[in-house]
Amino acid sequence: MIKEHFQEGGVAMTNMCQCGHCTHDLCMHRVPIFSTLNQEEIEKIANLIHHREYKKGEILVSEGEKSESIVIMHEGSAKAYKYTADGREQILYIFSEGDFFGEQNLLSDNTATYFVEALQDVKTCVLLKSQFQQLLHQYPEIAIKIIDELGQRMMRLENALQSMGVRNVDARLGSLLIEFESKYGSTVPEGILIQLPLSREGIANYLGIARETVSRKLSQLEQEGIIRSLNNKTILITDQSSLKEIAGTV
Amino acid sequence: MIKEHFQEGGVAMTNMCQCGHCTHDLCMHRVPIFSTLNQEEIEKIANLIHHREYKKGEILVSEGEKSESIVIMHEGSAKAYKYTADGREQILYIFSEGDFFGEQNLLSDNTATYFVEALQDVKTCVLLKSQFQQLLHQYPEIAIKIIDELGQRMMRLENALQSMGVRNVDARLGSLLIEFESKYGSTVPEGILIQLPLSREGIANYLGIARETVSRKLSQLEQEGIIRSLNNKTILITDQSSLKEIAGTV
DNA sequence: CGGACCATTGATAATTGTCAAAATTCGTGG
DNA sequence: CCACGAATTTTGACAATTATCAATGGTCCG
Repeated sequence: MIKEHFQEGGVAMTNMCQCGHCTHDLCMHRVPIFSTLNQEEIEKIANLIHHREYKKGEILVSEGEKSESIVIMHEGSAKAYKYTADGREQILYIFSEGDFFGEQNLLSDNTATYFVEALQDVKTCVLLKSQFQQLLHQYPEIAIKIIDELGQRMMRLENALQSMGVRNVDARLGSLLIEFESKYGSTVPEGILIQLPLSREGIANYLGIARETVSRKLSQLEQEGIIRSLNNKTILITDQSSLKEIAGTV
Repeated sequence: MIKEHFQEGGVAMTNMCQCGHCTHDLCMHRVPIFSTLNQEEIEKIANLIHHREYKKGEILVSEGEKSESIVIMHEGSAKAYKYTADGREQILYIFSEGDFFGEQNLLSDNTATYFVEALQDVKTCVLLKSQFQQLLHQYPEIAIKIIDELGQRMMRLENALQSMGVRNVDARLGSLLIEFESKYGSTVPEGILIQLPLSREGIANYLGIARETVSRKLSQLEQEGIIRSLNNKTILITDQSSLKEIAGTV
């Protein structure tokens, strides 16, 4: 079930968000694209935003759906995916706190080009495209920030494409683990602990390989003493340098 | 050899470009991102632009190089690529007339993330990032255009990633041919004639497969009567619906 | 504790990569 | 315009890798 929390503008409300889900630190302050704004500007925008919550497994956006708003991830993570011609799910992105999506076709009010599904319970901040466009006219710095952010996301996509081009599957899996290290890893005495955002099948759908192959390759890495699988969603990297070598990151 | 054509601003020059390479139609008018500007604004910007020419095979940008300008393709086409961990060339984009690149890290003056090499003789229009940033502040519509343009490019990348995820190589090659149809194809009585921008090896490096496999698959398509290979760089699509079926585009 | 879901392992088939050789195409210069 | 050499492409044979199918084993949650 999806709850909505609109900001009831007006009345005796201060510009503080009263919805109980976002105090001033949340949302706006966590999103890089708003970082150049001052407090007053932030408060002005905060009034345009409303909030949504989703449970794990729920769909935030469906491909083909009319896309009228920009969605900013506030809590939890979600996967963006399309179906390939042969019916498999191809994961394109994993969105975490601070990421946003829906900015495609900012001008033409087109339809969504992929599905977005909650990997855990998720909270989002939503802003209508039309209002967002006005914002960009008002604050060109936001536009520049967005161009920058999009540039970075493109770099990630380009890297993903580069990895997909590697014929060696071991290297691709290695790269993924290294990517996850920085995003979902924490350093512990024994190595780096990764809380995987995806199941084995999810990893397979990210890399474009069969889930059995993921299992086999992870087992192999474990036998070689490079990782340790603590449970289905937790992996310990014990030999980072070997992993990097396998990934070809040198 | 690389020739440079700077616009010598000042003196008794009108705002018309005098370099002999761009009359007013060229460059500015062909680039979608400037389409919202009026003539006067366009002329103002035209003065900031300078031009470059490259011969087929020359490198426009090297990975790691400092990237201080936005490059707009004016004539010819170029491939953008990175090297994969296993040493292969992975093509990311094919830039044609009107496309631009170098917009990554508009804020942070970072280094280029891929190589760009001329596939034919190429002419470009170049604009310093710093000047470009000022432009964005002056004309927020340009920024919005760019966000839109980047959104579209991301869609292409996402589609490419989606294709790479297809395990079926036939479908991937089919998708590529269909993509080329719209960009490099012309309709003739016998079907659709495609002037390939890439060699077999180039196609292989785009799809992340071996060049021998490209040959084999194309031969197969020819035997099935779906395409006809007129020469190394020209293909005639004789049965488009079958091709779409193979590609899974239905 | 039980059941549903997820992950692993094994055996086999299909696909593609690799290496090597032959054929074709392309561009240049006579 | 033709001929030559270089570059590219095609084809063949074989090896390596991964997908697929099927069965077993584990894990998580109520």
